[in-house]
Amino acid sequence: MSDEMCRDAGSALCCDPVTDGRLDEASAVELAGVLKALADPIRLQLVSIIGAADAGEVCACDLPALLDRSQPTVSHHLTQLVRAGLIDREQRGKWAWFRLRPEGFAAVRAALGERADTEPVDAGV
Amino acid sequence: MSDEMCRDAGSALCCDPVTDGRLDEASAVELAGVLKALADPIRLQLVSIIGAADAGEVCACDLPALLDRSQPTVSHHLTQLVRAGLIDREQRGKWAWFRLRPEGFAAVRAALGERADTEPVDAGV
DNA sequence: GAGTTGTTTCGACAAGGATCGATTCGATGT
DNA sequence: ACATCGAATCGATCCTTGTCGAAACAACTC
Repeated sequence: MSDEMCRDAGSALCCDPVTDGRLDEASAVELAGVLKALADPIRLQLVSIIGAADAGEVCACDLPALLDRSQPTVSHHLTQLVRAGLIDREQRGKWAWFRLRPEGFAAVRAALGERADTEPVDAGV
Repeated sequence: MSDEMCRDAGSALCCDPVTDGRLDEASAVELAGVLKALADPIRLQLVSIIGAADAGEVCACDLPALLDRSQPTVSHHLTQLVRAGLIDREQRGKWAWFRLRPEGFAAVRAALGERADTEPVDAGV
């Protein structure tokens, strides 16, 4: 799914905010899949760690210690994020490196309705 | 949580995009809770139905038929959305009416990093 | 090729969540 | 008060998911 995510105009991850018209079941399932990938404390911390990393990328080898979870568990969560199109994986020699996929996050924000419905919340940074 | 959501500056739902710095566990759990509330096809459809409704609000009595789910099931999902601060409930006479809480959605978008990291995805509408 | 190290897959278990029927609760009207 | 109708709660069931140890896989080194 990660690749053809924003190709067809019918996709829930393109262009039509959820709050703006009735969502058909297929689109709802698709968008729910991506949100489910984000809806976990460990995976949110993974995203924040990767996003805050020096070169924008992180070696998988450091993550179990940072998150206090076993290495298989961390691998499981990373796989979920890759499947959802939120991070990219690159094998470099022995190690696997991960970096964010900003398009994935932008698509989710858009689906959640990127409009001026309220006074814009300060986006930090 | 719905009420004091954006009071304290430490909250994950205020101002600091997830992708921008290491998230502490408490904030991660909090944000994950809101995302979990959204990460379900039925609840996404509920949100889209409410958002697309004429006066911006919907009577609970219509929802089981629209979603082809039992009345207790729909009630369960509505409760989840209210708890997450994404919709508001108002009892008017015999019926319960629901409307979106735009601040809730704005907070989630902000937490997901409301920046120009990529070419802005067309937000529809 | 054999050994070493980093990572994913597998198998199992526990916890969480979606669903529905039945019941209870609340509000209205007679 | 009583009957009625809409909505939430309860109890039970089934499915999904987070977790870890063990095993399998991949890449580098000697």
